[in-house]
Amino acid sequence: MKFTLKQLRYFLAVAEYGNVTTASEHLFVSQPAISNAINQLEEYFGVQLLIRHHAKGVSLTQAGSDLLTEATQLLRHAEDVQTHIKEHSQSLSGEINLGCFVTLAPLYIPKLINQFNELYPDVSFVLNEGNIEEISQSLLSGKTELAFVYDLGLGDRIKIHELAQLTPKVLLPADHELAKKKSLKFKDLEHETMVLLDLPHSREYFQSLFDGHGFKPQIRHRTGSYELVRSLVGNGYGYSIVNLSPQTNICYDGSSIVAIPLAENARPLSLVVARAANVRLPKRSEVFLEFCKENFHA
Amino acid sequence: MKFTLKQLRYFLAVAEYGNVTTASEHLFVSQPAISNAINQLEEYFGVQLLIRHHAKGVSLTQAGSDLLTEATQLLRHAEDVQTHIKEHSQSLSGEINLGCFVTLAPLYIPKLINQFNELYPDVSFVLNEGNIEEISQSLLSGKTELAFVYDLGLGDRIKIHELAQLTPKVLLPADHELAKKKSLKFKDLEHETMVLLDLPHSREYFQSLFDGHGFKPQIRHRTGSYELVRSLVGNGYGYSIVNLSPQTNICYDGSSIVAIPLAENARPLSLVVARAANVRLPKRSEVFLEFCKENFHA
DNA sequence: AGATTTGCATAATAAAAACTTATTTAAGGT
DNA sequence: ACCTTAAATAAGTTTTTATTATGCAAATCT
Repeated sequence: MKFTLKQLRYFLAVAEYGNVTTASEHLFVSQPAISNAINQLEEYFGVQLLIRHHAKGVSLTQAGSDLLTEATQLLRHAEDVQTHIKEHSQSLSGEINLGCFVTLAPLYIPKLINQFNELYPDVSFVLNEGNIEEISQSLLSGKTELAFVYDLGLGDRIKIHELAQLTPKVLLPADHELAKKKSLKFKDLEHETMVLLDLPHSREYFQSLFDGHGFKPQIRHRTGSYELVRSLVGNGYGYSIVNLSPQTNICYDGSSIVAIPLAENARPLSLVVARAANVRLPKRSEVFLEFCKENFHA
Repeated sequence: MKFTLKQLRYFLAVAEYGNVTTASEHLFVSQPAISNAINQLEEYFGVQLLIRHHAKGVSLTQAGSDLLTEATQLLRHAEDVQTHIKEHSQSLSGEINLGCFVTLAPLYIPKLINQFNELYPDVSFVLNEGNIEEISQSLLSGKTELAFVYDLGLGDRIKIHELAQLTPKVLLPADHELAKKKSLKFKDLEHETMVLLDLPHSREYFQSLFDGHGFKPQIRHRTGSYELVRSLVGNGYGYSIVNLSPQTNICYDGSSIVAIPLAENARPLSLVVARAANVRLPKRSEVFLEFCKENFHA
């Protein structure tokens, strides 16, 4: 048997009032409840804690006043744990572990968390980039609480909040003959080669676009790197289809590209904030989620 | 409602094994017992602590790993309290609060506690001198655990262990004409004046000596100070009756006195170690009490 | 000194909490 | 799809804790 915090609370009250009955009244319990608790402490520690003066309350033995000191500290520690945990989850401070789909990260995250930090400067972010599979895992395992990701194959254990719908665009070298057109049809691309952004789920999404219009692309290169896709296109390896358009048309290697909307009514991709369905969010994450819903602009 | 240490212990085990069932087996309780405890913690803190992966155990949320840290510390603190209290009362170290009748203190205490400290160097003493009334109160209130005192009017709530019987002696100036005798009768003192050691209970004791032999002393001075009695006698103010005889015949003021046994069969005083009947002694005090019984020589 | 009051202990009982077994439900693996 | 793993839930039991009523020792009052 071990002692309990409640027993110590009872003992402290008795020590404070020097009187079991008075202590019991202050604690709103019966007098024998206190007597019992203290007997248990005495038995447990193998020490006499109180001297009972029949008509004049009780006083502490040496061991009793030792325990008084120790118990006071322990109970304060317990209080600290309580407030620490409660505050830490209820307060608008601490870290938010944020997942982010690789291609989305640089485009939206910096601005968004900067704006958020203007309102809540004590919240900091830990960013975890990854593909949809990895992000999904991180959410389910609790490694991240929220994630920016496309709504592609996330499964029903992940809840989503849509921020924007991103329509697919054709990426072409700036000097390509089709680059001047306002919009493009799949038919226009029939004889061109393609560079495919080859990531889990993205893959299948692009395929579904082509299938929906009976189009068969001539895929020349595949890569999982969004920036490499842009550079390949910029260097004339063909066109590509993407849903994101950075603010610049210059690729890392200096080549230029353009993004032209598809004339066809192609299924857009949903950009969402995702969270695990079975995880209750701490306050800061809840607030951040609301902030994203209200303040996100694609 | 507040959290309990047991709940934290359960939580710690779950965090350690990442698995409620495994934790329950290590703790020798059923799986629902653990589940329950953790639900209670979650409800109490208003935070989700675990993410349940139905067929793959559990993992900690951010708040969960916060609590892991805090709970570990708190439980260690609780362990410390336990060992501290237990050791402190069971071990042969710490302080003994020792009461001592004023006149006895300088004569016996220093030697005794020195000898005791040779065996148990980690025990220290806090000495409380006082008259019998005060010593009795200190024992009953728990201020002192043991006391050196005469067995005079201690009452039945104090238990005693006799160390020695001290027979009364006549104190005379060294140059007094009676000072050369081997022993004295009350009749020899008939025409002398007396200095009375006037302390609670001592008073009544001396009176009973005189009454027992139909003797009426001519009391010239009364004082509660033993040393003053000796000096008064040394300066020729009369004789006195005492039970203690220091190793020196020189008084504080340089005058000389002698102590001569009473020829009459006078009731001796019991020098005892006293303790409150209703107080269980800590180990160190018990050992010291035994030590006194065995090693005290008057 | 006897009577009254104060205040802790004890006993019997009631209430609440904790735990157990059995069953259900949700994932994961094959 | 089916089997396995593991947590949640439900129902019932045990254990713990608390309550009321009473006893008893010491202090205080008359």
